[in-house]
Amino acid sequence: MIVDERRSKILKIAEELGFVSLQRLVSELGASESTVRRDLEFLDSTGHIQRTRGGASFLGDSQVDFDTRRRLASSEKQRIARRTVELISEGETVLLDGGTTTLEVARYLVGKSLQVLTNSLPIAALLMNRPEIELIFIGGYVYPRTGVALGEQSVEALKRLHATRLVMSTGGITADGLFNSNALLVETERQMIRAADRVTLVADSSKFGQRALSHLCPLEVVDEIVTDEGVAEEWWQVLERADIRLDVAGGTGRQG
Amino acid sequence: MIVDERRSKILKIAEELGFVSLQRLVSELGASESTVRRDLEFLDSTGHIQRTRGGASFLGDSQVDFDTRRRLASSEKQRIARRTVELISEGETVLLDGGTTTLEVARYLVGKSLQVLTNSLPIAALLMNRPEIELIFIGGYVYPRTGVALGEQSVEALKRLHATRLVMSTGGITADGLFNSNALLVETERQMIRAADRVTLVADSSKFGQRALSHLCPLEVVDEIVTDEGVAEEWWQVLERADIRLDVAGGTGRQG
DNA sequence: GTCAGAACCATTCATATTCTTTCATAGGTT
DNA sequence: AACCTATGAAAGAATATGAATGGTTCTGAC
Repeated sequence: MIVDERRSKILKIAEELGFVSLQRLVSELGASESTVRRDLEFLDSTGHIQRTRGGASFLGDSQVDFDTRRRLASSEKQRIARRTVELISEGETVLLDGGTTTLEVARYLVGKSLQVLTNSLPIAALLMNRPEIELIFIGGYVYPRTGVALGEQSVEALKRLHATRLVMSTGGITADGLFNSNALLVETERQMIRAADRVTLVADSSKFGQRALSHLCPLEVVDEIVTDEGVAEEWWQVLERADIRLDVAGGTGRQG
Repeated sequence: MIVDERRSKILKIAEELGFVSLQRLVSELGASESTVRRDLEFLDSTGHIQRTRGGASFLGDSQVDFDTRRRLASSEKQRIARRTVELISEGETVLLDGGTTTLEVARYLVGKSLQVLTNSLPIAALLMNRPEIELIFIGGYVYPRTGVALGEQSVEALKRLHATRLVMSTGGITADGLFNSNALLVETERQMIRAADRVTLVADSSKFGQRALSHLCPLEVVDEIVTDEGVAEEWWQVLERADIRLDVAGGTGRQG
């Protein structure tokens, strides 16, 4: 049997049962223990499953697109995304920044009547065919790998747009403000902030205390942060001083 | 068996099954392993399929518009696209219009060092990760289904850009000029024409004599038309009067 | 606690499969 | 003729596989 086909089957079984033992996979697939182990290792590294002693458990929701090998977002990111979408009302004009977390937000936007503005090619491709969403793409130089449009073109386009809310991601958060790793990106994001009434930052707890190459903006600019449960108490005060509402995306069954 | 024909068959089989093994293709097509491998390599580079060890999987990727991937490009369109790309030199700045034929052109652009400007989301998604291509997206209101950015935003963005060549599609060609079915689209295409030194029209022979809702431009604007063999002789004179070079993509599947 | 046995896992190695590269040939074009 | 492209065959490289080995973690009895 071909590698991808077998791995695909493993995912299918794992998704169905939630958890599979190694032995069961061995007998069901007709492959050796070694091979199955190697497959589990691979699928773990791509984030599709979580290896555990004696088998593996399936991660995340069911819409896994295995063929494209797109990395599955962590369950933290999914929870943050879900919570963020709850904050958005029908009819809003939402400006969506690039990034893996905002891509998850876009997934959950499906079904809501909205105007969506974005400079992210993956997000645009995702929302393109949704009749309930009016999509406006902010053009510019398309940065490889991430597929985000940046640069002067994007800044100029943003100057002529207005949104009720910006959903932004970041490379790091400190008391000094937000950071990101790319100067062009920061320039574009600054203009996004100007174009929006309200700034909602999506950031998992690992971003707190992180610093990156370029300073993006002071904390005060942000209206609310949606994050996960792992934010240390010391930050609460810092955020309160900056008048930022901290929204912790609830979640029980944490894996791993 | 003709090259194009065999590759079409591979695509057909791959689409039907989602995944095909190399061995199966070898026996089903009656070609050697080497040949099939070469075909798979080619179809991978054009973004139609994804090679994997032991075979290939069809890319029913969400990146490409649903409608366009429903009916795969006809071999006419593929030939037209291939011929068009032969006209484009390395280092050019190419402005690519939306449409199924121009999407095929984009597939064949892979591997050439170019600047590509486009307002088509499917084209951008295709070229996004190609390091040899500098991609600039022309933003605007994203028209559903086709995934093309249109409207004032796009027109304004185009005003600040310049390209050595526009590769354009059309809804119809008559002695009165070119036509397209959407007023917003026509407006954007007019600005594209202004932004480019040279206008290359890609149109299969069925477009000749067709008229559509909106008049786009007079014939004289076009510098050359790449088409297939089915263009009636009566058109030759018409095109000659408009000083348009007619480039017929050969039917044997041969390049050059 | 700690000891033995069992289950599970990482690593290594030989083998098998698949892939890439190279070369020679056939068939068509200039 | 020279030239180009497509093709198939074959050698060597790369990768996947299954079995074996030895190490680690779990379990239950003492």
